[in-house]
Amino acid sequence: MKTDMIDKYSPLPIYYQIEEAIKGRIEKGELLEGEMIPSEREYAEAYEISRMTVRQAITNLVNDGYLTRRKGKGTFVANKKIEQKLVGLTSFTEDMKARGLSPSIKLLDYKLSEAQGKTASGLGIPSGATVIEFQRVRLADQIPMALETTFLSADLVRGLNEKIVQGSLYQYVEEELGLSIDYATQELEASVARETESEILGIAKGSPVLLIRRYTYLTDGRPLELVQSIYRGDRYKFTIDMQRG
Amino acid sequence: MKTDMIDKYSPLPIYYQIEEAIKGRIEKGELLEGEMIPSEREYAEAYEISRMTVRQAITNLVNDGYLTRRKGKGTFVANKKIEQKLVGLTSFTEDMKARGLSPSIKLLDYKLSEAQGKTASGLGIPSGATVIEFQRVRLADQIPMALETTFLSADLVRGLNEKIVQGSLYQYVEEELGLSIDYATQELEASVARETESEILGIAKGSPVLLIRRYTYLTDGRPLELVQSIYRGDRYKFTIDMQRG
DNA sequence: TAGTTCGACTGGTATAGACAACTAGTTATA
DNA sequence: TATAACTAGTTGTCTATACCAGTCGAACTA
Repeated sequence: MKTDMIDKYSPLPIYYQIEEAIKGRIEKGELLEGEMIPSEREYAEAYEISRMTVRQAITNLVNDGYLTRRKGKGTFVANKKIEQKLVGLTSFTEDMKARGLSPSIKLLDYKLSEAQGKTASGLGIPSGATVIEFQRVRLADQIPMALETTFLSADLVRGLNEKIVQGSLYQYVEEELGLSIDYATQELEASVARETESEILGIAKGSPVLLIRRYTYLTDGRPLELVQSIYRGDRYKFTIDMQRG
Repeated sequence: MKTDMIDKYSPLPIYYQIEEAIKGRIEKGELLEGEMIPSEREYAEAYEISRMTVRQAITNLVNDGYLTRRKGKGTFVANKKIEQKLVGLTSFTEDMKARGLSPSIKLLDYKLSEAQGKTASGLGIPSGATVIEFQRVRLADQIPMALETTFLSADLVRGLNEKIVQGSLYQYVEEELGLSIDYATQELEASVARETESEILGIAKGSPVLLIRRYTYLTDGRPLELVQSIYRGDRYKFTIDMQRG
């Protein structure tokens, strides 16, 4: 009797039994990272159940981050996490280098827009004021790791343009504008990838992601920027070191 | 023409159109927190589509944290987040009080077990060594907020028992055992609620959660405890304040 | 009155099948 | 040879239906 046999008359749902069977094979190392698992139709036939039931099991495992689906190709075992330290104002670039990965960044979008709601209040400007907004993807070894959207008050960083953003923003702010960066606050929450994010990051819609909002402030207390980052939950964890206060 | 009308011949999937329609009604405030939304059968009839298609839309919104389902009762608009500060070694209790909520804690389980893998290496003890393991639920105003599992090396905290755990563990460690707590490291990652966790926390299986592992160390460098917490993603976000290094 | 049963509602599980959309390799064609 | 068409595989979307399992209140019963 095979241990991963399913029992149609068990009180446990069939889709759940299949979930556990697949999860077990992954944890036992029978299915390796990146490997393609049997197709939905194959499972349906093998266990003599409906393909929709198999889909339910696989959908759950995709949502749990165990598997990823690729239309027309198949379903694959997902990657494990790598770790990112979050101590002080560390940068993605430094973190990736310390890990032996080659970091890069790609500007997706740069535009002027009107501040609204959270963005306006976060930057301490009236709703409707002009903000500079740009979106970047951070990559490590060419693999997309995070999607970053930055908002800056256009009034505060006059003269900023697309080229500068692709260079060193903080250097420009401190040396050219004579502003002094003081501290930052980060908000961290667990979320799930939405449509656009999942496409850009190459993960499944609904995958767990870390949503981080960073507010950076100047020494005079004025907010400088608001950065919202979406980090892939399948690739990252953050660590925080704390001394007892 | 109603704006939330769905179009069967649109290139966008029907389930997606329904998702957006429901999400829109929530964001516009037409559906309030905790309110019950129309039943799956009602949607199916209203839009003249299959109930399974409606289910697919609602399942996605449940996974995205917009809705929660209760068998036999209905589907409800989920709650928004509240915020938790994570500065230094803050405690859940203090955080909740500062927020005007009444914190409490419930011991679910207390037992001796054998350290394995991550637990053993995290506590710096050999695999198979005895550890004290206990599980607690943290509540705010009687609502379960987090599930905490703690591991302590049995060798290090001799004399510890269930009663002490329900009192002040750190006080016992420092005053009775003469050990001095130094610092802690936290790992934070986005995940999804598994079966047991979702039941205890009263959230849907697959909901986003924050998984936090805290390693506490003594001044002599020995690891004292390993605490794994699962925080509800629908109720929490964490904030980290950082001074520039 | 107190307790039980029943019915009508809710979401949960499962079926069998259909067609669309996408991928990749093979085969036929200009 | 290069291109186009075909084919067999994959996941994606959707249908129409069936029955199970909780919930809750109304109607019935002791």
